[in-house]
This record gives sequence, structure tokens and C-alpha cells, in this order.
Amino acid sequence: MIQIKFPDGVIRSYESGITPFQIASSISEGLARNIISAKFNGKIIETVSQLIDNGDLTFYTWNDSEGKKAFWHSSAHLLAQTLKEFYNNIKLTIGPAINNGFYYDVDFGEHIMSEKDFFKIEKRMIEIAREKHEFKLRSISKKSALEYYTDINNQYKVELIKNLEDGEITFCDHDNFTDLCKGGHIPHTGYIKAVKLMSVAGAYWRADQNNKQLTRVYGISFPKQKELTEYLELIEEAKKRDHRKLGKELELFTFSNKVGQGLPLWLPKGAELRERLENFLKKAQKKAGYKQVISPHIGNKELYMTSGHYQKYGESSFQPITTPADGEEFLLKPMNCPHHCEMYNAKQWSYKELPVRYAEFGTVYRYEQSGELHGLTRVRGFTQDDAHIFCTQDQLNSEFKNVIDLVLYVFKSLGFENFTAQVSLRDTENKDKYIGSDDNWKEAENAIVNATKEKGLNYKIEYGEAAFYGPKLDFMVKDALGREWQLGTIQVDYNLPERFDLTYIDKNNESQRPVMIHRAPFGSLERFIAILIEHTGGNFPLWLTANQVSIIPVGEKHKIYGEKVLKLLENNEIRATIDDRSETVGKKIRESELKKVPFMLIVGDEEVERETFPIRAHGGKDIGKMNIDDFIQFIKKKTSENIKDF
RNA sequence: GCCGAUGUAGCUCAGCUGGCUAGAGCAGCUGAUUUGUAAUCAGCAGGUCGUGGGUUCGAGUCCCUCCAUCGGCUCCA
Repeated sequence: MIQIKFPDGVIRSYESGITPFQIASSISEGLARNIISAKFNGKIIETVSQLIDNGDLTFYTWNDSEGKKAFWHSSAHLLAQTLKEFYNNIKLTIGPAINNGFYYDVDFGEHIMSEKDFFKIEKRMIEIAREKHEFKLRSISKKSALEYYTDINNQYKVELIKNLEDGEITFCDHDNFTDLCKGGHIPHTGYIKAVKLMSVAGAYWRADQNNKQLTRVYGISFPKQKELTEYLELIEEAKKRDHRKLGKELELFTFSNKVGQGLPLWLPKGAELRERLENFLKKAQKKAGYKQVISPHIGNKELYMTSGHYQKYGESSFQPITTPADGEEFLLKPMNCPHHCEMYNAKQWSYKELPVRYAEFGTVYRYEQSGELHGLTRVRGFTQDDAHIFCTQDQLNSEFKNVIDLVLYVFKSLGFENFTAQVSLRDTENKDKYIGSDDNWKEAENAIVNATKEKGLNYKIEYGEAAFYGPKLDFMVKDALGREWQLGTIQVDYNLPERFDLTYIDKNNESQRPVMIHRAPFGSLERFIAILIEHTGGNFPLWLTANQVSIIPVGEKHKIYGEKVLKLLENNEIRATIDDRSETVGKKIRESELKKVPFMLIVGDEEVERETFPIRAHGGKDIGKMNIDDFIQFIKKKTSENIKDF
């Protein structure tokens, strides 16, 4: 007999060799029907794995993320089987579950996989699924596993197996299909009731650009057709919040092929919104002791040789601008730090003056690969809300924590509650990708981890995500479709101070090296606004929105009175417009709704006479009647409500 | 940069297997209407069908080049 402990603390005894599925059946039929995966002593196992030791057992259903993972991973097996059936000579590589579904990376050889093939594959997958083939895991020796894949000429699986320990290798069989797999499947294919292949993409073997590019087929599957339909509807809804679509509709920004790809053009409404965001941050930064500085858009190549940026990015950047005489070379500014270092170097500093905090909304230009450009989130010309803090080693921890506070203030003010704090450290296996000594790196990484811990942030560590000159604390936020983007960033840097020979005089009259913090709470205005658009669906907070109030005169004769109201609002710094076109009230309301104007103020006979107005909020909510003074106070209150001082 | 898809009017789209002067709705302009909480009516105008080349008697439609966009990969100072 073995003792099995369940998550609720209950311990029961079972015959050795019993499977999770049998245990579930013994508890209730419903549970048995629903469990699709299980965890035993911290390890994901099959629902049909035999348990021979005592231990903790957790069941997973479709409602658990682990359950979905098993479901989607199993679906990847089904996809691979089906692909193999249609295209016999393909070579399978890996097929994991992802956040939303699964993919399989395949070397298709001569065949060009395209979305046109999806329908028949989906159809066949469902056919096979209905046959309820069990997923059966079996151990295999390394030697046999290698032989199996050498025989079918699959060098990818051979490479994978070579890196595995003998004795820990398993194959998974279902129907007539076998795959190298470490396990984690649903009981049988019959659970998969709906499948949708989403896209094909190129993906490099082992994520290395120097390797062969495989074809990645993305798909998603569900235990009910209805859930697939709902999922697809959800995606359609999310697409309505796409910042590229809303940016056009709300006339915030545009792009032009003539200007160049990845070079956003900010239209008046977007530019004004951006200015409000800048002022918001400037105000907070002023309180936090930052000084605004301004630097030019180009810099001598020497500057970036000194910083090391040229050596790292020179070849893959916009190429130098040369002068007519003298053969001087200038680069479009790709970052602001070297300029700020030179500003720091413009005078001698005493330890009493530190920390020095130089802030600049600095526009920079980076030659991003064409395939990487994406709306406003990845562009070639953008403005960082950049600042560099030069401080003593002793001040580093508190300065870093102050910056975390500032970032959290910005995020909170704009409603970004769901972010991930990511500590981006160096890839210790490829140290040559970075500049600076090991000691400096250790110190910088410790500083970040400590400050982050002390602030109580829930963080995850990513190796290999550091900047080449130092580690970072990145604030990641998801867009409408769930893709993660780095917004705020804080970086500790011991390297640029050395390269630029930055110094201050300490209290013993000795020259010391300051530490540098790079930081940008928004990251870039472009990306931040893009994500803000997707989060709000274009319904910006009142203090940010382009047009706060739309005055709608019912008829011609109410126009003059409407204009009077407009003036009053404008005098109170409320952004309002009057729609005095000879259109119906219904049409004007509709258009105000589409432009996402927060409040509409209707002016007709009754209003002119009584001087009170019915207020319609965006979405049709009736706020009630107010006179103009009350309305002004109402707007002011609403405006200040969602933006507190730092 | 790489893989796949897409590109017709300002916007959203139709245009079947190549065949008369390329269509619609919205937006725009002109006129009428002066309107009470999500689209008033009529008329007009608007497109070298992303670009360049090719096949053909004939190309929006087929083929190639390039450009851009979308979904990914890689990259992201």
C-alpha cells in the first residue's frame, strides 16, 4: 500500500501501482471524467502512470493551466502525426504547449507549408482525435532512441537525444505515431474536440539564427467547439483595441512610406496627448530632483566609440553622416547616455552635489530590422523619457529604489496594474557579448536584485536579457493580444562611468568614480502610448484625452448659446468642441461616441431657457442635469481623481 | 534579415475559372433639411487596382522583381 496526500491535506491509502486516473475514479465519476493531467511529488506525470511510492498528488483539469498545457502539448502530438501523414518526408523537431495553444517545429524539406493547407489538416486531426487513441509513455534506452531517429534520418531528434541522460529517455506512442517526449499528456485524443491552426512562421532550430530555419505551425485546441468559437471572438475583440487601428481612427499618428518605415508621424491629437504625458512625468521628476537637459540629435562617431556602442551596433545601425570637408563622421543619436556623460564631465563634482539627475525626452534613431517593426511599439525613431543618475556607491540603493517608486507611480497613474518585473541579467555563458569586468557586473546585478527585493516587487529573473553594459530591471506589460512589451526600465551601470572617465571628489579630497543609473519609466513615449491605447481601447483617462466634452446644439438657434458654453469651458481649461454642423442630434452623438469623447452636452430650447444641461457620458450613460458651473466642477474633480501627485 | 500571408477610392470591402468605360457602403464636396440622445435626403466628385517588368489579341485577375503591411522567428543600446 502507498500513502497519497492530496492538496487539501487528506491522506489516503491505495494499492501500489494504482494510476491517478484510477484514484480519481475511486473518488468520483465526475472527477475521473475531468482530470486530464496530474502532478506527483512535484513532477508532471501521465494520468495513467503507475504510482509506487508515497507522495503528494494533484489532479489537473482543463481549468488549470497545467491541464491546458497537457491538453495543448497532446494536441501538438496530434498535429505532428497528421502532418507526418500528409507529408511523409518531413522531420519533426519539437512541439511544446505555449500560453495560447501549441506549435510544432517541422523541417518540411521541399514542401512549402502555407495556411492554405490548414483546413484539411484540422479536419484530419479531428478525425483522428475522435478515435480516442491513448497516449502511452514508454522508457527507451539512449542507444535505441538514437537508432530509431538515425534510421528515419532525423538529425534534430538525434541532437536532442544526445543531450539527454540514458535512463531518462521516453517515447510517447498514440495510434501509429511515436515521438520523443518527456510526458505530460491527456489520457487520449478523444478529449480534443476542436482544433484551429493559427499560422505558419519560420523559426530557427534551437532559436539560433545561424541554424536552419524550420517551419513552425501554430495551433490551438479545445475540449468544446464552443470554446474555440469564443476564443476566436475574443481575438476579434482584441483586434479592435489594436493601437494601429485606433491610432488611425482617433487621428493620433500615422506612417508614410515616403517618410520611411518605422518613422511615426504624430498628428495634432497624438502630439498633444504625448505632451500631456511628458508634462505629467516632468512634474513628478521635478519633485524627485531631476534636472531637464537637452542634447542634439547627432553625435560624433568618437562619442560612440568611447561608449562602446559603435563597436557593438555600428555595423547594424544607420550609417554615419559625413561632413563635406574634414571627413568627420556623425551618427544619428541612438541613445542619450553618452551625451549625458559628457554633460556630467562639463564640470568638476563634489560628493556633496551628488546625486546628479539629468533628464531628457530624447529622440533617438535605431535601425531596427524591417521584419521587427511593429506599429508604435517597435520603430526606428522614438523618444525615450530618459534620465541618468550619477551617484555614489552609497547612494545607489536608495536612488534605485526611488526610481522604482517613480516607475510604479507612473504605472499606477495610467492603470497598468498588471505588469511583470523582470530582472534582466547577463548570459554568463556568453560573457563576450558584454563589456566591463566581472566585478562590476556582480556589483551591478546585486544592486538591482537587492533593491528589487527590498521594494517587495514580485520579480522573475531572465538571463541573457541584460544590456551589453549592465543589468536591468524591466517592467513588462502585455498588449491587447497578450504579447509582452518592455516599458519601464532601470539599469545600473559601472561601465560607462569608466569609459567616460567620470569622477567626483570625495570628502577625503580623492577622485572617485560615480555609479550611473539609466532609467525610463515609460520606456519610450511611442511604445507606452501604444500599450496605453490597447489597454484603454482609446478611452483615455479624462486628463489625457484629446477632447473632453462635445457640445451638441440641437438646432441652428442653439448655436450661439452653445458657443457661449464652449467659451466658459475653455476658460476653465476644459478641452471642448462644438458640433454645429446641420446634422441630426443622433448623428452628432454617434460621431462623438465613435471619437470616444467622454462627455456630451446637449443644448436645446429647454437648456437655453433653464441653463441646465443633460450630460451624456461616453457609452450612453445619463449623468443627469447640471448647470454650467456644476459641470465645470464635475469635470475638474473627475480630472484630478485619476491623477494624484507624486 | 528570415518564413508565411496580404496589398482595389480617405476608410471597410466586392470584383467567379483573364474579356465591354473597375463596383458598393461610410467619409468628402454641393444643395435641401434645423433636427432632442448611436447614421435625414438628393446630387456630385473620387481609383495609372502597392511598384517595375513579363506572358497574352486582351491582366485588378497568371508569372517574376522590388516596396509596404500583418502573423511569427531572430534581434532589441
